[in-house]
Amino acid sequence: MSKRIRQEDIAKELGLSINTVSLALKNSSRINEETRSKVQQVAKALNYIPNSIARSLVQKKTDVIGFILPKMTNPVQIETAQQMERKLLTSGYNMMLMTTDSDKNYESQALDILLSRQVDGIFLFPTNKHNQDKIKSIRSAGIPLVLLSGGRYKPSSDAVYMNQFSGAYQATEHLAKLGYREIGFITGGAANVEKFDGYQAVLRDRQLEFREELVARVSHFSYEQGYKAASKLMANGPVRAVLASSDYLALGALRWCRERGLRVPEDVALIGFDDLEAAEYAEVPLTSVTYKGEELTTKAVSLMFRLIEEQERMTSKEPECIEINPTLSIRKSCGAI
Amino acid sequence: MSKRIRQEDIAKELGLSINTVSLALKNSSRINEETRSKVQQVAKALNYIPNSIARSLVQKKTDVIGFILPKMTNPVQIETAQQMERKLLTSGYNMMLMTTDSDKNYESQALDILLSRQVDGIFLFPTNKHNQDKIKSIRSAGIPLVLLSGGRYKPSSDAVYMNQFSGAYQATEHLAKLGYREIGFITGGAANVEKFDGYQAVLRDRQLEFREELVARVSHFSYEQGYKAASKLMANGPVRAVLASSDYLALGALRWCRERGLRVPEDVALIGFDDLEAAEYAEVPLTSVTYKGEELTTKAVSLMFRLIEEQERMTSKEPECIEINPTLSIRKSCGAI
DNA sequence: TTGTAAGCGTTATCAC
DNA sequence: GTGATAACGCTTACAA
Repeated sequence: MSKRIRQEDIAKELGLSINTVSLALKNSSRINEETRSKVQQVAKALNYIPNSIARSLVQKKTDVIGFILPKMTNPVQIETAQQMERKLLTSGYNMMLMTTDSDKNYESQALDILLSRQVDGIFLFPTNKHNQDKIKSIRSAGIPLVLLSGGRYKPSSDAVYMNQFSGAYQATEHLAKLGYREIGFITGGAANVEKFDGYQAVLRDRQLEFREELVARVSHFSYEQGYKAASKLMANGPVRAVLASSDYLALGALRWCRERGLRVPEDVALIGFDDLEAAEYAEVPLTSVTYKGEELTTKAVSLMFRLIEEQERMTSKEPECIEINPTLSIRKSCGAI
Repeated sequence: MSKRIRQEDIAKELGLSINTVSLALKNSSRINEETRSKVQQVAKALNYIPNSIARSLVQKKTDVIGFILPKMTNPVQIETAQQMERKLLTSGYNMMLMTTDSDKNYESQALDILLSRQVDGIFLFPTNKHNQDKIKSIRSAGIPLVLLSGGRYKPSSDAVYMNQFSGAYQATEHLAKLGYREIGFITGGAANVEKFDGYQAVLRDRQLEFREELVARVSHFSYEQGYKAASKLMANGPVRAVLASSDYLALGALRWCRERGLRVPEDVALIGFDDLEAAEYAEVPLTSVTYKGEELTTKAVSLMFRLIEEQERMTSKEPECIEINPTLSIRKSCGAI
């Protein structure tokens, strides 16, 4: 293993000081044109790779942004991460990705690790609200922390998120308008309070009865869980309309219906969340709640950059919340077409 | 923004030297039990967070592993990343994730960035074989680089991968055994040479004619591309059997068939790759090539750790290749059931 | 058991 | 324009 080349090696090679090399490498105008190009030439020849760890130490800046999410297998969240990664890269930042498996302690651990690694900022898809204190203390320590969820409760830090309440409201409302008075709901539990609230709000606003047996709770978003939820929900005969808090859940339910000979949408109307490609291509194209992912990631990244710039002023201000409004992508499964 | 606490702050607080604090924090037995606990108490009280950048600089080790893949939205690859992230974390490593968008130059840039960040190792899902020289030079510089693809060509670095040739061979063979003599193939292009080879090998072995019009090439793995590929493939009447190099492609083709009134598997037999949950839950459950993801990630991670330990010996050895063998998950879509 | 001093590879400050 | 020198926060000899 050939030892790594340092600026010192280049300096020795040319009989210059380390300082000159350092400046020349960043094209400082303070260094003579000729010296500059000589330095850069030798750097290339020796295959010099700058050590960004050393750089980070002195500059107190790593150009790394942490990104915490429950599971990389969640298509919406990983798509968000993907878009942000490219946007951050454009500005010279890289991303450290960590998952929590929806576990409060893992989330806390992930935050600690990222802080220890001196990241310049953190994006967090929180698993629940249990780490609020830690989140607040990170914010008040001046580390930009942007939450990727939020809603009607007071946010513990700056946040950019899709308004899930509104999404669920619109979807439920849509079903109600189509005449359904009995609407089932498949929910992912604690992480879906907002959606659940939206669903209930419609029931209240339209004075429809809320019935616990119309709610199925699942542990995570998968076809399998949706299938099981449907079987539970429809144990005593079909529920004529169902809102699922993810497309996968809806598609699992769709399969259950198919196997029982229930037609969608004739016998059961179905709406999902996230508008995945799978929704569009399903055997019965799925109506789904959707939003502009690009808009969210663009706003999230620019909020992050602003926070990084204003680091000290940030702490004193109220957390900033940016909401993205969803719309309904109407297809065949809800029976409106 | 409250200044960050350093070991020096703890030392001053207790009238100790920085060194003592450093040792006490890592529970060194050289430090008096009492001092140790006092130090740790104060550390906790001041909310001390170790600066791992400084640590990395002196130890010449970052405990960060780079992970490069084309797109985070590829479910197989991101699942691999997810599993590895958790395994690495168990051993104190974190992951820096970068994407290449299947672009040679982005891949090269990502490698440079990771090297500059002094990562202890790199996992790479290569986009193609164009960066082979760079890959070789990284290996010979003693940086562990584990490729997550490979096959019948000589690998430029250590590698752990699913044997795609064998997967395609098994799938094609399966269709051939069912009596199909005209088998279509939907391929993702350069990234799928191995699969394509496997497909062709069966044709050769069984003396079936290879026909270019039975091959559809797509730009990426999506339902939409599969849909288009099917329409191209079947422009002059249905092809009775089709192997797609991803489940998404197969499911897109499935939709095309449904829309034209072609039944699967009666009119068209279909096989996909990757055995995603979507394959199992499709309207016609999809036969698919599958493999043990856990086995692959476990082997990849332990190979990485071994390479990190043997760093200097590594360079001289031949690259190590670990192949995982796929199997066929047979469901309704191929007509064998 | 604890302290002193050197060093990791950069950047930043200030002379010359 | 270029070069000393200090600093970043930690670890690791080695000394006391």
